[in-house]
Amino acid sequence: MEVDMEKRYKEIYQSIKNDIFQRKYKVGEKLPSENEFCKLYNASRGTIHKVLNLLAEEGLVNSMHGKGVFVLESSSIDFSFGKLVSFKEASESSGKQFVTRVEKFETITIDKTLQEKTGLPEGKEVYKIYRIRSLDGDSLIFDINYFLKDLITDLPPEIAEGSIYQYIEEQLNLKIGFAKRIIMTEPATASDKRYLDMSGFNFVIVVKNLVFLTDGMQFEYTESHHIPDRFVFTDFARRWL
Amino acid sequence: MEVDMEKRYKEIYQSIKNDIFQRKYKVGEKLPSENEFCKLYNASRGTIHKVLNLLAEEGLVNSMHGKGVFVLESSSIDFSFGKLVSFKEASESSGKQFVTRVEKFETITIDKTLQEKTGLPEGKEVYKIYRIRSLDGDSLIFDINYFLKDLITDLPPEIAEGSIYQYIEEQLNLKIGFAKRIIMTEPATASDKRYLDMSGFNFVIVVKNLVFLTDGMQFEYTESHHIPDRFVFTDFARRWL
DNA sequence: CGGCATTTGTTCGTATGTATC
DNA sequence: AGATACATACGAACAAATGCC
Repeated sequence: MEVDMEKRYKEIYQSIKNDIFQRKYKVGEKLPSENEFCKLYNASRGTIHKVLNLLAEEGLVNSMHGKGVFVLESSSIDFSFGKLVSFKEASESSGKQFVTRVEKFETITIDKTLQEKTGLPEGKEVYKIYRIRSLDGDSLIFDINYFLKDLITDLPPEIAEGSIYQYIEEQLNLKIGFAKRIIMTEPATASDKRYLDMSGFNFVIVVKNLVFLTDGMQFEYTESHHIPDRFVFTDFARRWL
Repeated sequence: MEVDMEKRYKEIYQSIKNDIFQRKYKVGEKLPSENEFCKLYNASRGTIHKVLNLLAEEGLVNSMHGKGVFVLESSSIDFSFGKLVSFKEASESSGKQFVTRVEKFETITIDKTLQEKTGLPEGKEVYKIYRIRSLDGDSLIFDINYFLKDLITDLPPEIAEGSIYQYIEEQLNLKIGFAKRIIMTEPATASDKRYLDMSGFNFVIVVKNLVFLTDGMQFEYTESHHIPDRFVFTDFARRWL
């Protein structure tokens, strides 16, 4: 019923985040104190504290005991890819235009070998999709997706050209919980050489993603093959013992 | 005064984390409810909730609204390198023996070019250190460190063979706040070819680390050059809008 | 189907501790 | 010493999802 019944702390989080991006709070500046935010948003200090912690984990601000909370630099520019975002979201937020071409869209069954490789349950049917991502005419990324048909039912092939995640969340109303990611290098396969502009390279950067719903069920395994030249991964980490 | 006055939530966090690694709470099992943990640790629900959230962010557990909190698999095996841990910590937790060889230890001044490359302030003096990390006799990683002399005072060269971070935290009593990390590939330099067993590869995986103290001052820039073959980076991400 | 207990998620108010100025 | 600001902790209440009867 209440569709836009948003949690208070999420509203405040978005609001402050927005103000940082809009340079209302400038880099290096001190944010209003927690107590001032309480009045501003008519919320308790606990809620404000929680919000500021979220912003700190994300690398947007740095809070200093006894002094205040300060805006960190470069928060807007380097799109934080260290989070779990889909390719489309990442490219949009960085303002660049990616083009997606679907090269394969078929249904296969997970056998023993694929089970070990993907983590998906043996015997289950999956969509296997090949997609090539291009930027300014250069084919940069070759994606191999496996989606469990049990969970991602009736995936229309034309969706694959857009955001499959948007379809999963908005149409199927499934909630993505967490993902494990592994980054490594592998020798370029015949497919890599066919689909990507390898220009001399004989290996690719492979990003393997195992994605799970909130109930802990894995619904996806994806390998993104990147041309070494153009691969960049950025991350923000906060130490904590 | 009170040296070992530990925060309650950190104690509980370590305790539960330990119990998970010790398999007291097994993979797939439901943890005691928050209210049960309250009695177990004589703490409030807020504190317990906070601890469980930390464990969830780390990828050790998955909490499900209305059902409980469940232990995720592979929590112990894959040493989570997605966090900000030093090389020594990571290798120790994975049970393998790394050997560090110091190839260079000198003091230089940050010029304009280095300032742009490292983010460290122009005109300041830094320790520049070359270190080669070997595992089972294979030279796998070539580290180039820059430490601000203003902050990391009197770094003894022999420390470089061990953990510089331990020295920074325990001897200098400085607190590390956060780090920005960038992973990319670059052509192998002459130094790379000299120090690493490149066996045919003509490029390296470069992990660039910019590390800051809690007060937001950057004190380090480090480039880790990895042999493509042996590079693996693992990560855990939780979706959150 | 409804009702009820259990469990996690969110929020508030309050108090105390600790760091900074 | 006092004021300000963030960090931790407790207790209470209600919301929301789940599961059982």
